[in-house]
Amino acid sequence: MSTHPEAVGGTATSKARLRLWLRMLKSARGVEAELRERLRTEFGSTLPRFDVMAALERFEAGLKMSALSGVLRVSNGNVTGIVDRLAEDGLVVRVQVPGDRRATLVRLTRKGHEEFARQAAAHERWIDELLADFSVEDATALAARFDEVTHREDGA
Amino acid sequence: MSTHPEAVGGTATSKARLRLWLRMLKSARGVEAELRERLRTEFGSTLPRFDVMAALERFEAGLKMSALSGVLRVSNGNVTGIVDRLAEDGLVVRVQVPGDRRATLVRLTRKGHEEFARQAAAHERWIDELLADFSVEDATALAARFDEVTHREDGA
DNA sequence: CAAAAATGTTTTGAGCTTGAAATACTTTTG
DNA sequence: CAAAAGTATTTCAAGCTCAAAACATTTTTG
Repeated sequence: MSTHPEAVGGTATSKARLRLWLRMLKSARGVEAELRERLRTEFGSTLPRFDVMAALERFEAGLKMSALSGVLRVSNGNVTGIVDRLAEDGLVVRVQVPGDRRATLVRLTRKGHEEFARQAAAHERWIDELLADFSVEDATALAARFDEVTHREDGA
Repeated sequence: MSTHPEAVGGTATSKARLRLWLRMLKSARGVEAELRERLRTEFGSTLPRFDVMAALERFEAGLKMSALSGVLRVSNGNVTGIVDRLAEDGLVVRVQVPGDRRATLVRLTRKGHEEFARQAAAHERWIDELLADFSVEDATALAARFDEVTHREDGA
């Protein structure tokens, strides 16, 4: 028991960081909720589906399920269901990997490419609108800042 | 069809904002995943439960279900299940609102207060650690920045 | 005051998420 | 080469999430 204000509830520094975190979380959740809503109403899709398609767009040659879950940083079992549903809609295909009967490669179909292109363009416009408060300079500087944090957290 | 690089895939500005968003999302998700993991292993709890308890701690007099879902910005039905489980564990109670048989007030029990105090202290230490890259000045400035964004999104 | 509108909550159905267990196949090793 | 270890994926159970529908109760209004 000291007479310092930091004695209960952490230091002044930890308080400032906590405030930052709460604001950051609120912002991120707000933007995310808006994206989710627009994907739902305008494309009948979801953020996880969009994320999977974005990853597959980047890796034209296709990705193994495990690689996909690695890139997206979500659990293995999670990806199974999302890919199942994308496959039902004809947006992705599972291809057997020759020489390893355990693995399958997931790839965007032509329909998947086309659909993703439409969604990605809209997605970029939405972000431009939602983050309109940030100038190019601010955005660039801030992005660099976050990179540090990310690299700190995990061994990325 | 112009010869400008912006013709396909948005403007330079929208690209910078998109990059910012992707970094921001990655950081927030990284911190969130770490918090979730620690709440799970060290307290056998979850982030949504922590959020509900934090809201109830702030409103000592208790909150109606609808107020709770308003404060937390999650759907009504969502809160029902979380409160159900917190009640099973004896951390919150539902109290009938006199004069309105539709509504119930949710309040932390003494056990709930004590448990939340322990978790909140740990939570603050974790954030201090995870956001150690940000000085107090940076954190404060950045928090203010995010406030703008948040106020822009919704009419908060 | 009875019908209609509004308010407060829970239920429902579909999808996302995790960690852990189960399955299936491949590679290593004794 | 068979057992053991390792790798790739799916299944499972529990919980979170939403929007929409269902219920219950209160308030408003014709």
